[in-house]
Amino acid sequence: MAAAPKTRIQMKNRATILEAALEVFSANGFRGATLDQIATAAGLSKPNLLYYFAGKEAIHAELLTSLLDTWLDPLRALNANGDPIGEITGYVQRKLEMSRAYPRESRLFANEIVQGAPRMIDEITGPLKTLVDEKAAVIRGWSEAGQIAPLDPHHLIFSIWATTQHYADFDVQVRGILRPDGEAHFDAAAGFLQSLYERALSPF
Amino acid sequence: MAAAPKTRIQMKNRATILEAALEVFSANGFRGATLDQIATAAGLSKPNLLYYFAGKEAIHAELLTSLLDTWLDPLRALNANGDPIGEITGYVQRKLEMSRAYPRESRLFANEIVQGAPRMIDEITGPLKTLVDEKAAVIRGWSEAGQIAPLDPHHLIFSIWATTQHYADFDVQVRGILRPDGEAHFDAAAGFLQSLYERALSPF
Amino acid sequence: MAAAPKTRIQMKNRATILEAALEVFSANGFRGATLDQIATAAGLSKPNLLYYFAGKEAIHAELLTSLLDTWLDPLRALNANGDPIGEITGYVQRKLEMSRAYPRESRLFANEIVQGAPRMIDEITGPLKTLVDEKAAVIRGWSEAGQIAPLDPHHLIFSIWATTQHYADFDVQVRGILRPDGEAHFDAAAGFLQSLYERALSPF
Amino acid sequence: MAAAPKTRIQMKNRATILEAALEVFSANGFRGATLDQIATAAGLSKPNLLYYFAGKEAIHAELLTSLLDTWLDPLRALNANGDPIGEITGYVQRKLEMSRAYPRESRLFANEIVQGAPRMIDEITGPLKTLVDEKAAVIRGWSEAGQIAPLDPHHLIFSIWATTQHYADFDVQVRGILRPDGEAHFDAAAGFLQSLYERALSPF
DNA sequence: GATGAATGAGTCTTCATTCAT
DNA sequence: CATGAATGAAGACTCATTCAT
Repeated sequence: MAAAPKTRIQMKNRATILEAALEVFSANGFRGATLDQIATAAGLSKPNLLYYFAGKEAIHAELLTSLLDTWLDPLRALNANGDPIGEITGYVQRKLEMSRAYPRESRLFANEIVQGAPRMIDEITGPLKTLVDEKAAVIRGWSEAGQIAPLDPHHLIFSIWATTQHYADFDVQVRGILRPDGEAHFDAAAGFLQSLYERALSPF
Repeated sequence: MAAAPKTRIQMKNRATILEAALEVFSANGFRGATLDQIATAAGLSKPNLLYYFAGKEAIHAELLTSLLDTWLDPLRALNANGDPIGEITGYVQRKLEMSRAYPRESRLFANEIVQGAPRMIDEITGPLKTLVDEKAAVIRGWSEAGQIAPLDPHHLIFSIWATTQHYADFDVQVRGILRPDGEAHFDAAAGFLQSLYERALSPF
Repeated sequence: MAAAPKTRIQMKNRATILEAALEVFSANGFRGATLDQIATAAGLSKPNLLYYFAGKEAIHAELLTSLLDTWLDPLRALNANGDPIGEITGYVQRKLEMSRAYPRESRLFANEIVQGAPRMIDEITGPLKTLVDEKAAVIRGWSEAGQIAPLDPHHLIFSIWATTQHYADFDVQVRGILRPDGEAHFDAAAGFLQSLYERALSPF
Repeated sequence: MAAAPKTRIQMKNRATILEAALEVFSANGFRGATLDQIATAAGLSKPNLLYYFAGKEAIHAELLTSLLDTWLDPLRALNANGDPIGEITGYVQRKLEMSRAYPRESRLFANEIVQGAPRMIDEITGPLKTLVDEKAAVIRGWSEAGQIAPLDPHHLIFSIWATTQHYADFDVQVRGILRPDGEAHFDAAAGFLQSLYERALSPF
């Protein structure tokens, strides 16, 4: 077993495998992904893959846990003492930027959750719920203070997730309809979402 | 060969199979679903399943095409001659209602699109794009006429898809965070989205 | 699943598989046996094997449970009301006859028990112990009544198992040393064991 | 190459490996044992194991040959000039003592022989047969001289092997039935076997 | 001497699909 | 129409052994 990476080559190979696994899992889902695909993508033999990770589940689990933390950073950064509308639209923009920069991570989670999150449900009902509830309380404070419009904070957060991750998770559909040059449409999306939330949140 | 359903029993069995397949495909994705699961869910033997459909792909394809049409009805109903804001929020509500009533259909599409829509890409770049472009033109007309705020119509439509389908596609996450009684949270979502879009679209 | 054999072909194939499995498991032990060997011996394809049995473990388990009952018949037949020495030497002869006629069954159990009986321990501490304790009580009655010599009944039963099964379990060693023609040595063994136990049990 | 152990550390490691291998092979059989298990039990790395031995087969072969000699010492000690019954029961007791003290060695051989002795057959038909034939001749001499009962000497030796090794090879079964405290049952076995053979061998 | 890294050859099992009735 | 039976291909995982240092 190679529970914790020790040597340089181990760290490098583990990283290579996780990168390849992210590619494959995000594109095919857990069941649809094969170790052969991951091994090929990583440039390693299948048994060598299993020298570094206990199995398919272990690779997937490692991916989920190691990425979830980073994934929630934008929400954690929502500052109770900042300007309310600026904080929220800032969060929208950071989240959209993550969809642009890390679409595979987004799809990895999307695949998992769409299928009932069998390997993530504890993270959702535990740490994620805690964080969301905490930030929702902050937002509720703002709306009760009249600093933003009286919108349900939980559903507001959901709407931000939905609208921003949409550009990663449903990328192929967005591109099929917009036929954009590269990632130009992300700028349009940024502008649209900025307007949408500024208008919706404005207390007047 | 069973090219076209003829007898009453044939039609009934095809419907039963499609119902079972929707259940299984939406919950597991294409690769994660097995004919055994579908056959069991349908109460038929596996060979009998394949008497009605040419194979796993054929069942999935039939599901996608037969459902896509209905799936787009709410958007088709967007009336160029109606009240702009009412038309759009009405669309939002119909779409949300579909997420409530037909979450499996939503997840079927979500699974497919998240994984790059390998079996749907032609529908997206063809009929879907055409419809969306047409309705986007209508919305653009409204905003150019000052009847609604000047928001990008394509991204507006995306945001509506995203925010409404979120309650079906990410159901397990929504429930893990809100811990709702049954479907109570759909009413809250309806209210939230009504406010969100009324505020955002209001031209003043 | 094919939990219970229904059709004639199923019964025939299940029997064929169990016969092949007995051959392979008894000769190689559980870990040493492969489904390939069993499939080949049964004249079936490996997947077809697994159509009849859930897996390697299931085949082995079915063998053990279905054979154990028959295996204990000779001991069950020990009659408390018969002539003591005749009953015991009769048991010895029946047991030896089983080693001659069913050496593979004997080796199947031997393989399992030598390796700690991981898949049989419950049968041993349950039904087997109960049966042995019961028959040991009968034998103890005889020896307390002075009808046979005062030998420990449990160890007497063990010695009978050991001496008779030896000709099945250690067959290759017995043959390597005696170099018998066919099974001629079984007759000599029968005579030897008859003398051994008659002499040892005789109360005088 | 490590043809013959030279240094002190080499001898120590070879001994450690053989000890670990005995543990693992006796408990799992040849096919059921893995080099990983042996390496772990020996506290060495797998490649290091293979520095000392050419491979799995080599370790097993070394074990068998190095142990067989000791294993036959009790029989070699059977003294043609001693008291016949005392010599034979003495052999029984020494053999039983070996089952008590070295059950793993007994099971190592049992595993091998039950599965047809593929790696031991030459030892059996060669040196072992020679030794047994020689001692059988001694016993035959005693019985022809009327010093012991006229029992077939080869089968007598087999019965001694069977009854004594039974307590090592079928240990789990014996314990499952007797539920002894520790090794108390070995004393009962010793008494039982002493009686059994004294009675059976007594010429009157 | 010792070990981290790597792999070819299995070995069990799953699954979409076909065959035969 | 329906199904019991059968299988080729794939897929996860194991293991003895080798390589490189």
